[in-house]
Order: sequence, then structure tokens, then C-alpha cells
Amino acid sequence: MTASSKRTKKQAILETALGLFVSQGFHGTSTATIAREAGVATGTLFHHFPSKEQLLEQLFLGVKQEFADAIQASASSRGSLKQDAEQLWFAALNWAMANPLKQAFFQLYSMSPNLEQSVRDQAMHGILGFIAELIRQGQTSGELAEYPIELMQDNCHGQYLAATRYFVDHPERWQQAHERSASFALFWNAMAVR
Amino acid sequence: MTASSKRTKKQAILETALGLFVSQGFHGTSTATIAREAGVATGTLFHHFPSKEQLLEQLFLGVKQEFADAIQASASSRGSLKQDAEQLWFAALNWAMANPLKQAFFQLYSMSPNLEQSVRDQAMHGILGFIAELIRQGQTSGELAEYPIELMQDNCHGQYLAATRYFVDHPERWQQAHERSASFALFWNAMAVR
DNA sequence: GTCTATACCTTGATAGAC
DNA sequence: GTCTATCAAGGTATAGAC
Repeated sequence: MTASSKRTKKQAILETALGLFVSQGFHGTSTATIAREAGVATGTLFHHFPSKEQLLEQLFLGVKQEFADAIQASASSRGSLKQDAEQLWFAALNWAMANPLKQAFFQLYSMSPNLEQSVRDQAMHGILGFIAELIRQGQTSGELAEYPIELMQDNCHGQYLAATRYFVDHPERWQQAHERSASFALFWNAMAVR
Repeated sequence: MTASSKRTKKQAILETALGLFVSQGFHGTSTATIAREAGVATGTLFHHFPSKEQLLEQLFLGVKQEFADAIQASASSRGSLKQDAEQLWFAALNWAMANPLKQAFFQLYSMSPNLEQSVRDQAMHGILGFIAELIRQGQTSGELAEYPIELMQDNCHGQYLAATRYFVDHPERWQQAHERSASFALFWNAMAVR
């Protein structure tokens, strides 16, 4: 088997923990359960991760990185501001649709007390930071309303979370172009100057 | 002491559990800790609530009812659709600002696997159900865009959650009229026909 | 209704053979 | 790196006196 097709025990533990943390919560999932479901021994789990908390943290940072890579890969081409925003919007939604478990995990644990606040804040700023720059550009060019930037940033985030919930819960609607464009219209019109 | 000023042990347990469930999560909070912090014995806790799960459920349904009462009390006066929406928006935000802990609890546990899905869904439908009716009115009168209703409903919810997070995290901004009106503008413009 | 005491189980983590 | 075996601590819930 090739290097890429061979799933290591460590990866198996991470993938299993992802599913269990989403469906049962952090404290609701025991390390023994993770190990059993991943097909490894508890000793193996604690060989790869010094503690249950560290396992959660590595999982969170890994998923965050995957998401950041996915949307920044498609954020390079330059068009109008609205076109750029649209591309970003659908890149983010595409990732969520392709990785519903990771999306659910990220959403649940972005506000969870099980992760240190510094870890959570850092993740949020890294991902949402460049959104603020786009908003500023739009305000300067007169395309976007001059509301407080942080409010607009939080609003973007909230609308993204709502859209992902909607489409993940109803995958067939994601196939329909008018549903997809409606989701972006709601997002854009909230901030756009009429 | 009067009937209203005398806090029963049961109420003390509920209030203590509210704070602990928010700061430490459901499984992260032990019944022993709740009892100790509430100043009662564990036996007393299990006298009032048959199980830890039932305690969470009663807490959730109680908070849901408080919220529903608060916004429906101020949703009666009839003006234009936009005026009605504005009144509703600020009634909901006012409640969140006055009850930040309950808001945080409601937000965290509305999507938590610790509560049965039927309980969560029922709560959401009861609260957001009449929003759908307002949206339909706006679409008929031509004031609101004709996007799929459920998408718009979820979008409203997401924008509300974003706004509450923003103002709860920055209470001083809630005192400024232009911040408040900006939050409603974002909400309304997302759906409004230009 | 409220308490103390406790039964019984599961937990996170470790030790040491392989 | 992986396993089995095990520990000490903490978990939910109950029993029974007051």
C-alpha cells in the first residue's frame, strides 16, 4: 500500500474522535470509546496524545487549517468586489458541503468552553481577518454601507453559519441554482449600498 | 420574607446549573458540583429532578418560555411591516442584553447533542414559526424578496445570533443608537426588495 | 423537603511486556 | 508503536434518618 493510502493509527484516532465529539460532546465521549471505535488500545491513544484535551486541540487546529487552505486557495483571482465576495462565499459553502462533519465540529467547538479561549480566538481571527479588509475596500469604493466593521464581520459569520446549516440539512436544495444564488443575495444585500 | 423573595432550593439548583452548564458544558458539570454551589445536598437535587438529563430539559424549556413570553409581549402593536420587524428585532435583542447568561445557554444548547432533538426542534419551531408568517406577508406585499422561506427564516436566526454575540461582547456599543440601527439595517436589507 | 452516607460504575491516565 | 492490565479519582443515583 502507498504512503497516502495507509491510514495511521493516529489518523484513525483523530477521525473517530471527530465523529464522537460532534455526536456526543467532549466530556460525553470517553477516551476508551474513542480507542475502541478507532480499533486501537487506550495506551496507543495516550502514546500519540498526551491528554484528552490535547487531542481535542490538535483536532480543532487541524480542521481549522483545512478550512483556511480550502477558501484561500480559491480567493486569488481578482474581479469586482462583488465577484470576489461571491467566489469566497461559495468556496466556503462548498467546503462545508463537502465536509459536513468537520463543519459541524468547527461550529460546535468554536464557542465551546472545552477549548481554551486563546485557541478559539486565534482561529477565528486568522480566518475572518481578511474579511475585514474586503469590507474596508467596499466602504471606500462606496459599494458597502459604512456600518461598524466588527458588526459587519460578525454578521457575515452569522449568515455563513445559517446558510451552512440550511444546506447541510437539505442537501438537495444545494443542487438548485436559485437556492444557491438566493443565499448569496441575502449575504450581499445585507451590506450593499442600494 | 415574601413569596417572591424566598428563593426555593429548586430555583437555586436551576440557576446554579444554568451558569455551570454554560461555563463548563453539560457532561463537564457534575451533579455534585451543582448541588454544592447551590448550597443543597445531592439528595435534594435528585428529589426535585429525576435525573441530570431531566434537569437540563426543564432548564431549557423554562428559558425558552421566558424568551418567547418576552418577545411576544411586545409583538402586538400593528404598524407597517418594517416597523413590526424593527420592534421584534429590538425586543429580542433587549432580552438577550438583559439576560446574557440565558442567551448564552439558549444558544449553546439549541444545537447540543445533550438535548433530544425533538425538544430542540419543538423549541425552535415555536419561536421562529411566526417569523415565517411575517416573511410571507412581506413577499405578498412586495416588500420582501421571494427567496425560499426556510432559507430566509434560517438567515434571520443567524443574523440574530451574530448581533447578540456582538452586543453581549461589547455592551457599551449597545448604548449607541447608530450601532443599534446598523444592526437592524443589516437584518432588514438582507431580505428587503430594493 | 432536606440531609448524610454510600453503592456502584465509568473515567482519564499509567506501567510495563512485546 | 502497540498492546493488556490496572489504578485512583470522580461520576450518577439511591437509601434511609430527620
